[in-house]
Amino acid sequence: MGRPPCCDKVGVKKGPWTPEEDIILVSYIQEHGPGNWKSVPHNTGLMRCSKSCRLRWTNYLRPGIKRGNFTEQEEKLIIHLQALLGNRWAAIASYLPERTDNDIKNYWNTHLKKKLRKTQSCSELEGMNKSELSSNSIPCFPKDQWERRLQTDIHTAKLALNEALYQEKPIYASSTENISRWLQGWMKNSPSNENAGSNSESTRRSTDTVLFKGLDSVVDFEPSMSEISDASLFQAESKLEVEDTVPLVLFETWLFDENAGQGGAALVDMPLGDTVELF
DNA sequence: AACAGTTTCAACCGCCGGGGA
DNA sequence: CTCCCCGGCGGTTGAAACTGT
Repeated sequence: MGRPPCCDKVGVKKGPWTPEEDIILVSYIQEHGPGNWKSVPHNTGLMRCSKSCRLRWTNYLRPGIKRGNFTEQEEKLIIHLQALLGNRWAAIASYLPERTDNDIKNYWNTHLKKKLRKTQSCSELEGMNKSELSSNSIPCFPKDQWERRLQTDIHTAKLALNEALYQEKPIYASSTENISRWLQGWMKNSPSNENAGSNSESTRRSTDTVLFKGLDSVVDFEPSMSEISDASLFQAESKLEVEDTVPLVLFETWLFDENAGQGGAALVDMPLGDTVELF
């Protein structure tokens, strides 16, 4: 015999949800909160299995979900993250809190895949595994050459970071709060922080660049996306601790992987309570 | 208008991991 | 340690909507 079904199939309704069913589910969750899905069909009288209830809530009824009309910025972020994380849609969705993993997955499969095929050779993209991507598209030049490249290209990274940090233009939609919270910690720990919000302070600070330790992986954006594992910081001076309220921060910056002897622009995934270094 | 082919996306399926007994 | 249950995940399906002829 095969694997038993997740729930009793007899009398379980399948297919699209009706507005009446939605109302019942939403009312129940408003009263009891999401969770304990096993008990939901029994307590509500819905002829649906627990999984179906959970899916309907998380993918459709949950408040704060944005549907359709993906912005260009969201598209770019999904493409970056897909290259970084693979088809880990739930992980990708954590960077776009208003989107569900299912929505992102569908959008990827129906729109972005095709879009990418148009801009790049499809076979080139899909035929490569991650290690091939790493070895093929990270520009491999020696440290001195990389340092020269850093000097010219670091300016771009600084601009992106300063835009996010000082002009409150988040790189991903929900990051403003995180960044400002994170910045509070920075201001607290740094000298002469009275005028932290003023123009003069911003101007002074705009010369700083922020890099992150504890990287999961690093992505090179040029000429195509790929990974450097175990990337380490190339240059760093003063240190500060990230407040534990920051869930994940995503930045484009420039890093140097000392093990691989390579550098590249990076999409940085910063875990909880990690260390930020400034130089 | 009618039909066929294509696209979209909500929902399902089966697998997996975490946690409790 | 093992087993079982539950929730979460990614891949897939199929009905509905859309487009072309």
